[in-house]
Amino acid sequence: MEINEKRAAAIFKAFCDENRIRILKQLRTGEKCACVLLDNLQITQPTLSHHMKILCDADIVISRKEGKWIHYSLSQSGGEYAVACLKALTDTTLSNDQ
Amino acid sequence: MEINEKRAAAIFKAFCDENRIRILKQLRTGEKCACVLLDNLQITQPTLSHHMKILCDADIVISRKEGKWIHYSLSQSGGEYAVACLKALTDTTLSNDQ
DNA sequence: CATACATATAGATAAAAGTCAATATGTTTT
DNA sequence: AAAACATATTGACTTTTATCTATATGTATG
Repeated sequence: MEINEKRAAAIFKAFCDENRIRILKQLRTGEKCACVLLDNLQITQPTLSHHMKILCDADIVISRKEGKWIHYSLSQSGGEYAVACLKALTDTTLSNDQ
Repeated sequence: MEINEKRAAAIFKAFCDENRIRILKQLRTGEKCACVLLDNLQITQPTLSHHMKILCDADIVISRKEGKWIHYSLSQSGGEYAVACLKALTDTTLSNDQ
């Protein structure tokens, strides 16, 4: 697998904050409204908005607007791509192409 | 899978720097001496030392001392654990336990 | 044993990231 | 139309991170 350092770093950055991991854990059980996510975190609304932007920009999370609410869910393809990148970087069994 | 936010964030932090990804790419083809890694990067020796500490502390990389050289290699178990964490956080097919 | 070499540590600096309060934007409801 | 509500944006502040130079530590060699 071809790994672009910049792109890969941006993807993994999405996972390297404690609060974003808490957000992802909430989304594992299905789509959630921003207000629900916020209720279960110790951060302000603008901070949540900032984190959701990072997760969406990295294609880890998908947003769906419905009236004044925004519903977030895990992106299956984004998650699979992140896992594929991580596997490519850590696989010791086969010597990959650089 | 149980996910500890702090631990998971520390693991993914190991992957979210461009130069650390370049280091991992070098290690995919097998164990490398620090001096070899350094030759293929645009950073100083202390900076490489700093990155290797982060990778080793996160259990992604293993170090082996031999005389004045230190040889680094990918940790199979560390890589597998990181992949398992990432899968647990991104899997949309089954609704995991929180 | 003195010198050269490989790596680590300390300390300083600059850039990046997380956070908040204040405010803007857009949507629904009264 | 005005008020209430959900989310985004702005700007400031603080913490963390990446980087460097200088120096220390430990090992091999002449």
